[in-house]
Amino acid sequence: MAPETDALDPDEPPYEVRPRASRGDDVPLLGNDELAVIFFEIGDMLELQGELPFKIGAYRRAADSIAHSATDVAAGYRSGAPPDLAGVGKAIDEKLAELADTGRLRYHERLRRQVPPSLVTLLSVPGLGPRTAGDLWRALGISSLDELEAAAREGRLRTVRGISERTEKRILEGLDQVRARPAKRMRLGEAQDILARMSLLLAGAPGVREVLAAGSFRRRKETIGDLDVLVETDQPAEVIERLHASAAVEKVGGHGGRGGQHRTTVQLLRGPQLDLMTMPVGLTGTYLVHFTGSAAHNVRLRERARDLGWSLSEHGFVRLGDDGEPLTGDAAERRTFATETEVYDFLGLPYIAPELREDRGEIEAALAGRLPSLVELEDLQGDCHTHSNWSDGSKPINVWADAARRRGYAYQVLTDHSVSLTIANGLDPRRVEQQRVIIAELNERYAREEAAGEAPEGSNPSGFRLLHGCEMEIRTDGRLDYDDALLARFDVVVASLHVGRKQPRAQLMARYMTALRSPHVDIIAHPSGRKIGMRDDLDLDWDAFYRAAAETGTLLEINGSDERLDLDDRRIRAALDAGVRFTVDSDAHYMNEWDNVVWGIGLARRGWLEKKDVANTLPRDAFLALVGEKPGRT
DNA sequence: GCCGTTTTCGGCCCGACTGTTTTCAGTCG
Repeated sequence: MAPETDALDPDEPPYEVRPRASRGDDVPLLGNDELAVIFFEIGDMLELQGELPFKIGAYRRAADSIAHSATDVAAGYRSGAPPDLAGVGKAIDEKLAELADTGRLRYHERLRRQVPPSLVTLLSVPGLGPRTAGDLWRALGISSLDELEAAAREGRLRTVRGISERTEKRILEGLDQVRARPAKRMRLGEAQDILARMSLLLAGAPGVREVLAAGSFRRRKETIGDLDVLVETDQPAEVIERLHASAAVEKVGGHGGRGGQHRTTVQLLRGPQLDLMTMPVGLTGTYLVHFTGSAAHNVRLRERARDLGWSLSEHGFVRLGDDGEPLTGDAAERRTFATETEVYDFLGLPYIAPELREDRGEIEAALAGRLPSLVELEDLQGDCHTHSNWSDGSKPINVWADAARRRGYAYQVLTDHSVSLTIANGLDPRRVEQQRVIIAELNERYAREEAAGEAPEGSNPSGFRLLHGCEMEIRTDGRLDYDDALLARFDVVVASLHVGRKQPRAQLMARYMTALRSPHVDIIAHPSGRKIGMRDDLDLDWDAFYRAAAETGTLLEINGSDERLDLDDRRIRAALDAGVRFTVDSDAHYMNEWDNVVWGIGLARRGWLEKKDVANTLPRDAFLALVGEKPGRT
């Protein structure tokens, strides 16, 4: 089985060329995710073919750009107004046009005939890269993990040039690793718990000044793969020794090898991989930038450093000569910094927050002086989505309210479930009225205590009030769960959709439109309805949804539960462009879920939101005025 | 394949580690 590396394939079927922009025909529009998968796969297959690294990188950059586009790329092409995407030039532009017109890509199909798609799975074996995988396929016809294992056990791999008996054994170990640990990414909360434990452990080593979490956790990505930890110390060996000796560590090193002097990788027992780096005291700046990433952001920074005559790495800046090589001897020059702010300043840039470091326009915005002034956790004045034990929460109303008050909030909205959500003990109108009485009594007590100067320490200077809300179900038939008269009596109405999630798009949109157009609905909670890794998004016409939210002045929630994180960062940016405002909420059912707002704020920042974009940063009176007046609603 | 107040051609980010190819390529982050 001789692989073809030539561009031309005699077996290629005849191809029907359609006219461009053949609107209205039956070719389904591919979503951004589907388009991105195609271009990522092209990158993988070109890599396995040994193509030029820059060509491979170009396809991957374009794929990333498409995946994170705020607008529907294929729809743009079909309507004759393709979006301007970074990393998309003439060749990829033509391929996108073909995909939009025909739903297919001849180039992609040809590659799939040349390189079996299953070959890509070989790259999941640690230590097995594209070069070796390609060699194995060309020499032995291996294109799957099973075939790889069989060949390794029979000792056939070592017949390939560059593969020793030892490497063969290492590949078998790698296969065990792949099978034992299916790639599962952690939720932010899980990552935080592990990081807290490991930080405590490492901080106990002699000479440690500081332990910092970097990587995707610091950027607040929605799920975390490996953990990255930076330790500032003048005794690096002690730190690494302490980690290796820990009972929490299952295995040291990538392939049972040894740790280096300044970095090590360990597999945690029943946990993720942890990468530890030590850094000299006082040089945090470039180290933290480097290990926070993202890789794409770092590439942009290093390019910029190069333009300015410096080479940038985690160790600092090194002056380059006219030949582009670092200066040596007496001319050698090195710059290091204690803080990230100084690093960015040296590059002629304002400080860029970790949540923005994805190479999605932040460098350009920084250069143009148009970086957003991101919303902060401390800006939140209240939480608009919490549950008491009247529905499916864990604590009585007064316990929640007192805790919110001690937390320093100016308000909390109590949003127990509505009547039709019986599984969550939803409230009928009679119980709603009973809640109202309890809330009124609580607020009277708060007012009395505030007047007497007896508010607890840490209370908001403007006082605290519990607001009466509900999480109202949008029923499968599109009706709202309470009538208008009852809805009108709530301070805040949060609407959401938990049942009938599999309905067709038109029906789901009709249900949401009813809620958006209601004069009483203030917020749509967790709009996509996803649960990460468990439950897919609702099938919505998102652009129409954002437009309707903006037109009706309905707020969209950023749900901070680390299994929801809904809206996600990409949708936040798209909705922001459409003129939407947001709330950041905890959706807390248990007391320890208050802090979900930390993830919610991280997500809002990843969506480039400023304080003014988030309604529950408003003081209580202004917030009530906003949800009370309902501009633009019919 | 992309891209351009140094360029429409010739560049395109950096370092550590590993194994085996006795001088470096592949892999990884």
